Amino acid sequence: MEKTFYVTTPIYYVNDIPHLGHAYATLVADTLARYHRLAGWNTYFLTGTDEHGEKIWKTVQQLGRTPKEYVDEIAESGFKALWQRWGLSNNDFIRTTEPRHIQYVQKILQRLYDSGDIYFAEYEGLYSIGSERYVTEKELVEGADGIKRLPGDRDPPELRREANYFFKLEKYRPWLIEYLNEHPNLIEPVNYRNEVLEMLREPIGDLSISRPVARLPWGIPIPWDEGDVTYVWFDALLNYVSALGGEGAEKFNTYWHKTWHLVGKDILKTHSVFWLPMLKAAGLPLYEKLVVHAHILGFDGRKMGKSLGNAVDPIEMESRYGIDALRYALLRETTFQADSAFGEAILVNRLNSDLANDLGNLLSRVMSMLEKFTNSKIPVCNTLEAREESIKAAALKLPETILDEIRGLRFHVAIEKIMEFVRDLNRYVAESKPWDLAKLEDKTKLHTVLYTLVEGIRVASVLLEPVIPNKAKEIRAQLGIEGDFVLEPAWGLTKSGSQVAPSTVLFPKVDIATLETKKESVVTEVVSPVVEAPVQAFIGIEDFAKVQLKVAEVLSCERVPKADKLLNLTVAIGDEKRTILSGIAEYYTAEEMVGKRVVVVYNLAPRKMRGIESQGMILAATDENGKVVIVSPERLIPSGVEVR
RNA sequence: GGCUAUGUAGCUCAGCUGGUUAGAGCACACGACUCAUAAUCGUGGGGUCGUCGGUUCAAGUCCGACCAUAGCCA
Repeated sequence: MEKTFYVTTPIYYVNDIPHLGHAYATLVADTLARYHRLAGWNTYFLTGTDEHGEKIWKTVQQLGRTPKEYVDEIAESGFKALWQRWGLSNNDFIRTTEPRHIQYVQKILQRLYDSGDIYFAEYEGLYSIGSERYVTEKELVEGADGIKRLPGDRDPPELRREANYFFKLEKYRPWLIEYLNEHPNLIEPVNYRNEVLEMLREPIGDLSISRPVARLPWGIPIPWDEGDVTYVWFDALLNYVSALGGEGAEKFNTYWHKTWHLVGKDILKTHSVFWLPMLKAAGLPLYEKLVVHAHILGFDGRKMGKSLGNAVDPIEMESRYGIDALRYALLRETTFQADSAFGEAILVNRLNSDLANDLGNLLSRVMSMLEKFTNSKIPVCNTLEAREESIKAAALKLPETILDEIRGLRFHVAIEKIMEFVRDLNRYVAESKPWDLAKLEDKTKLHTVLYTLVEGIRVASVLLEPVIPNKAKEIRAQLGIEGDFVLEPAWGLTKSGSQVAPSTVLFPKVDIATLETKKESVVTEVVSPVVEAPVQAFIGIEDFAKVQLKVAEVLSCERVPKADKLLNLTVAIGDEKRTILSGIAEYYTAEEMVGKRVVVVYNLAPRKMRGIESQGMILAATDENGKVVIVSPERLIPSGVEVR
């Protein structure tokens, strides 16, 4: 029996350009798909865009554009292009405005209408356009302007009285509760399953599934009634099936019963309470699993927000550090059960310590030894002793362990277990000292050690391939190992005698100092009154009072060796002398800094950079060309005085 | 207010069905090595496993109460 796997991401609403939430879900799904493919499963991976609904209609009205050209742009050059640029492995990309989807939605609507699960009724209530649903009075919160609206919405809900078609959702509630109880693993992690059961304890009502064309012309027409279009959620959920061609299609028969839907916790309800009864009513088999992930928070552990300045732009991260590092850091740092913090510093830490120091450097040192000791040829492997056997045993056991962890949604644990293996290879180098073995007349042990290292790295590259697909291949390319591998217990697949490629740095380390520079300029923007901030979060005077600013005089200054941006300044603050590092070497020479009066953050926590402790920070602004300019007192005043 | 999840070293987390002195990574200190991307390897400091009580020969691991945090619901 062939193992099959079908994984979907949510289809993304085209009212927004791709952000970290989209990127995360898609990268997780991609990794899940890649692990299954690598393990030999017949795998299908779907993503796409959700393009109907009132919010889009309103947006295009405001922009004066046609909905078609607007959704085309965001779907094609926004989402689809980004996933392509990142080399994601999706087998298909569905758009809900495609004929194949529209036809399928209409087919299902007609089926439910014919079977009596859809009826027509009048309804009055408060409708939120922002959330595309009716809301209750209790959900509303009064804003600063005294107007009540749904939290997160810009506009208050409208009172609407209209006739809609309804899906008999409530009738399926007892069945759904029973089904969830019979299938404890249907929704994972468990806390989300419990949440759904909680929702089902009280009546859920029927689901409005249409809107009058008169008000909303942008949607899939109800097949039997020209006066209405389909409610966007009802339309959108069906993408998972329509993309497979619907019942009877080959892809549907192959994949549908092995479906894993990956969704964020914010859309848990639609994918459980709505979607399961819809499938049941349509006579379709239910999905195998609903995988619910938590959200990613800013680096400070707070919800990401533009006004908080802690939002992380995935496109920027990718362009700065590469897709493999972004994937690795995201998957290593997040858990599904609870929200996780993420940011540039976290990414760089992982990149430097795990990818550069542990993995990249391991490859680098082994490559170098091959060049020096074996003429860049993979040596023959002789008798394995206990130490080599232990490495081999770990390599043989890992594939199964890792696939288990991945299917159990413990990405961070899986990655850590692979890195444990990588670290053991580094330990093995230190223990076996190939540079000493190379001095011996008899090279058999040297060859065995080097072969074991190469083969160990090969195994690690396979285990990590779904996480860092490009770099995994690059590792093997450098070692001269050709061909594709399968996630299975295997040892000794590297061919002896083959030639190794020239060595290049796999993951260049990122200089923390360059990061510090950026942080400084960020802080500068908050302090400087020159910067106009469109969405500025205000702080009270008591917050500002926490920052102690003082005038300092630069006594001496020198460049920090091996850092192209850092200056090491000794400053006088009154009678006190301090050492401060500043990332301004590209804009100021050490000589010209001496004697300058500058403003320093006096009570900033000390921080070590390049082995030197920096006891404060010099304020500077960045001009329109990105040039850094020091902030100085307007006329000469003694050092040590406080800046207020 | 109700429900659920979480609460283990400074930080991020692992500890399956209860069983010897509670682990890893990062950070920190010291030492070793030179093949390597100032990388690596070793050693060390640091934890009343949220609190209290219970079951048991034995509990981080089971039960109860409480506290804290988060989410969902109202």
